[in-house]
Amino acid sequence: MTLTIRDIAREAGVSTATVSRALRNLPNVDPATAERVRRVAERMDYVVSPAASRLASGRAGAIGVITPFVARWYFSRVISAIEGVLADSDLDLLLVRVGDPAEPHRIPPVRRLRKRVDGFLVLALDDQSHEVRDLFELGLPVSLIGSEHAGVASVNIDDVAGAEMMTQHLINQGHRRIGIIGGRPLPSPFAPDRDRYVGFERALSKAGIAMDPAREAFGWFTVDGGEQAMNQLLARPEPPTAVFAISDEMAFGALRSLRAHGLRVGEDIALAGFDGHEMSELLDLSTIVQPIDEIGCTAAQGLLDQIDGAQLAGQENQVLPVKLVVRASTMVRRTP
Amino acid sequence: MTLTIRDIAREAGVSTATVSRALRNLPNVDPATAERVRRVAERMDYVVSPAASRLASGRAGAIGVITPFVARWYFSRVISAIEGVLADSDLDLLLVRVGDPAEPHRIPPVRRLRKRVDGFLVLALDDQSHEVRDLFELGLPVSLIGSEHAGVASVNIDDVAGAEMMTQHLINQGHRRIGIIGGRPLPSPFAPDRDRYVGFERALSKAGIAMDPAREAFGWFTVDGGEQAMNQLLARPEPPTAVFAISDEMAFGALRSLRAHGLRVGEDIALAGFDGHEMSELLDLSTIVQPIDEIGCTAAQGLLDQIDGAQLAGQENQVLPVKLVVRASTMVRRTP
DNA sequence: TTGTACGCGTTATCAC
DNA sequence: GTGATAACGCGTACAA
Repeated sequence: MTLTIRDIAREAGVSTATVSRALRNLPNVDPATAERVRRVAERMDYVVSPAASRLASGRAGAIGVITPFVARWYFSRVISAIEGVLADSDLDLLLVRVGDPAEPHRIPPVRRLRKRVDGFLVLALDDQSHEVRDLFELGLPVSLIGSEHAGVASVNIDDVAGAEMMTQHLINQGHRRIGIIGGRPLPSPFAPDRDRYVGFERALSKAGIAMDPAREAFGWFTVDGGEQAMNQLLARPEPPTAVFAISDEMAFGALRSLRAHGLRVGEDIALAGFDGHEMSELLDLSTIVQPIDEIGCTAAQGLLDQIDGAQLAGQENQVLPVKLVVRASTMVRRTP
Repeated sequence: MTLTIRDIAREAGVSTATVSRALRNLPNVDPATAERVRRVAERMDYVVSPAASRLASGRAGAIGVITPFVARWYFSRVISAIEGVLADSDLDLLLVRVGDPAEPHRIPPVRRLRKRVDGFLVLALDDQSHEVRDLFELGLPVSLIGSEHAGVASVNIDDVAGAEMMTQHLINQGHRRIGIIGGRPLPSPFAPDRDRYVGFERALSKAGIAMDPAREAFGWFTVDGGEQAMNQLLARPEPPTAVFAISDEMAFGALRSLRAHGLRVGEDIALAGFDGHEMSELLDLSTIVQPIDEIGCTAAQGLLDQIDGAQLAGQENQVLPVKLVVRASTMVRRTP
């Protein structure tokens, strides 16, 4: 009832093998024959059955995108970029969310994707987590985003440099009592958490400023968390004159806290974020902009290359540059 | 080399047919046998080949989510909700973005999804568009979100009521010169665009306020567009004392414009949005909150039911309620 | 360059 | 309740 490759073969006066070859643009077909076959297929509105094709070829015809969030700003943008790359290939994009503590009963991602994908794109997951380790054992191509692992392709930004740049900027503005709103207390399993902290400390120590635990708070990468963290910092005996939130969303929360305290951002206190969230411009927040689209595209393309049999020649981790964007939130100058 | 159903059958001492039945929890299997088979499969870490299963059964084992955007706030949240529902089923989620004028050369979604999905979830696409009409012709189950079509399941919010509520609120605050920032000039192909406008007009006319074309501007549902629209409204001879932006993101842009003009929101002018964007709270923007998660879940579940053979009994369009949330941005009172 | 024929791993049908 | 076995639609050696 549904059109099969045999129908096309009959109509075009060739064998099914030739149709198969022509439709996949394999080289060993007479160009004229190939063209004719393609026209017949087009005219009859034939599309190959992916199920049959996958069964016969042994390829899954899809890649799995494993991510802890799909609705958050950063993740949705990366996913969108990946989708853009895949749209030009004939691979499906299978979306799987993992690691939500609120839903512990989900089928584990690896189990869910076994035999259905030709490779994985892993977003911001710790390479030491069980989920990712299980995944490595499958032996399929993998591209990591926001983490790193020996022998595995990955795309990252230079979190250390970004954080150092921003902190240096705050120092340049005359600040000495600089607070930080981190994600989770170290050691965090999340690489950006660690690296941005390192960059922060590096800038401080280069400037001869001692790190003071009383100027640290954690916001769990959420807006609400950022607000509470800033509340804590402001409650300390000697509150900071500048605060570096290691994510824009936490900075947004911090902004809210500052407003509640009647403090004018960029005048009474400086505030900086990290990520380049679209809202940061609206809120006049200084931030470190990361090239999200490029991250997604690069990782996706890298995975496709691996699936096509490319070996990753050395340099498995690609580090993309970030950019310091200074806005009004840090434009206050202190004369210490 | 890879484990097949035959290996399990041999190990469990039954036929492949029984294994197949046991693993799919079909009723006509001895419970003890079924349990034994499942244990063997578990122990040997066997997972069925979706390709073979799909080929044999004729089911695609996936649903297609067709959306104009994946990175935008509203869409990413809906997609996330859908993913949540699908995670408990054994259906894959195939993500396809359409209608980006910047990428006209993409494979059309219907062609891309033919034979690979058992149904479609269509986000905020005009039911009269070519893409959606082509899709209807496939005869597969469809659930629409943010649009409506006779005989097709859909989930919507009451845009008219929401817009009317918000406009009424502005009127109650004493405003008479009320501006609106719409998406696209009517007739827009986008239903919320039309309906929110209708609600706006309805509230005005009930209050005996004449609609003035000089109080309309369009923001194309973007932040930048909203900013420019507000710029236009402020440049008019008699600028509005209150403005209703029919999306929060446009309201954010409007906020920016107001700040640039030195106007204090909630004091010099009232501003309202629509959507319940997470940032609206941060910006103290009054808005109409829509239950996004519920929208996504309802639509996804509805599609799954259809795929399972359920007939949609009448009531094909489900309308979910919205909620007026008043914040500081509209708390100014005018005495006309 | 092209065709034949087998196999991919599972489901569904039909007997038993 | 269970077991043979014929599809399912395509890719791919291999032969021609």
